Amino acid sequence: MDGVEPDGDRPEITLVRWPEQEATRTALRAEGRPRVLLLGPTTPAPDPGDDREDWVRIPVADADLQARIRWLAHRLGGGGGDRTAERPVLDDDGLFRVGGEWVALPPVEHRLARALLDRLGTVVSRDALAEAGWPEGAPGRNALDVHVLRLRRRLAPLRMTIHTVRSRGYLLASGTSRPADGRA
Amino acid sequence: MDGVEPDGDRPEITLVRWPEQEATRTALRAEGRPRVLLLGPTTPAPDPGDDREDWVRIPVADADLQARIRWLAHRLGGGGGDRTAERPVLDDDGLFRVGGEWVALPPVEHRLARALLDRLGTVVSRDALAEAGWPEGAPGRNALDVHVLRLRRRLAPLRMTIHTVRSRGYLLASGTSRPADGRA
DNA sequence: GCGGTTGTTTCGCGGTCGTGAACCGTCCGG
DNA sequence: CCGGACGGTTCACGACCGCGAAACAACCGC
Repeated sequence: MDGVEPDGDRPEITLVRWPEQEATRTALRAEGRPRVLLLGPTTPAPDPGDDREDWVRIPVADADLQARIRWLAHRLGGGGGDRTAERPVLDDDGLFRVGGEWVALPPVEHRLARALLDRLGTVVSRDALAEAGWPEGAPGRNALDVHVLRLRRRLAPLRMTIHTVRSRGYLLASGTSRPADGRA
Repeated sequence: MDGVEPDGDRPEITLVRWPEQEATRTALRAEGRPRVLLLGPTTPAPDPGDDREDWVRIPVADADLQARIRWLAHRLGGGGGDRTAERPVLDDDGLFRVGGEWVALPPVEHRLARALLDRLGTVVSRDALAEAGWPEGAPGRNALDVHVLRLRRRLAPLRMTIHTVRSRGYLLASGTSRPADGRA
């Protein structure tokens, strides 16, 4: 769906034919800007450059090139210092926006999302969530679980993930910043 | 199993056919070990994984595969330089954070991690650890060993290592600072 | 009335935690 | 030099329980 056009302000990745555009490459490297080198079929692979660089051999399927770009962007966003992460926004009309996309949230999920977003990247306890979702008193115990589940499904297309921290609570994070263990 | 392991240089990079060996991939990721995925001609490119992973599409010229391995090894081996200074943080919600990554710790391991982190880089005795883990009295003798093992496994993806100092105790250190002898 | 929202019940997967036991390297006494 | 004690690692197992997820039944608004 979202091919690849980063409509937000992601780090801009430049495509460079190599070695023809070696000058461009060194210029981009000097500015610390990420880039992907496009090598001809017979060009030997370049020596490892800095960590803001990647390469592909052309001809290449467009999907593969886009994947390379995503991986490079992900490495920069996840590990580097200058994260230009797109901040998700929740407006008062029940719209959850991130990147150019958005979803509409029903009242309960809107309040839950507000609580999670206010503590983006940190743990929100179940009690705090219940308090946020039902200020006048919570319904049954499982209502929260179900609404978290539904909110999860609704936020999935926006690549936002609600992680559960067992016996502690929940944590909202961008899909690109994941826990270190190997779980989807 | 089928993963190819080039013997020789330090950062052991494993080749994994994907998605056939997805289990192997997640296992390696959980251990924090670098890997290169080998995709068939028609396999869609995987979503960005952690920064210890790369991929190529087979068939691939051996020189290109070796280049991918070199690039990955280069990224891991101090090429970037900005990630060695990351200091681990243990918040009160059971989250152990270092670099952009984190893992959630269950209660017992959370208390053990607290004790180890308070003495980061120095030895913590078994008794002190047991006291930290079970303030109201320790269960069987073996419980501590098992929990240290589990904590070890959980921190591995963050490249944090618990070294054992025989008959003295345990020592938590960043995975990049290892003892002079062979053992990891 | 219809589609979307909300809450409940129910089932069961999987994480947590303790125990027992097999295994291994090191140190020490005979 | 050998055998055993010791300290530590790792796996397997069972009990417990938090949470996920489906299925179902009101309920509300346009």
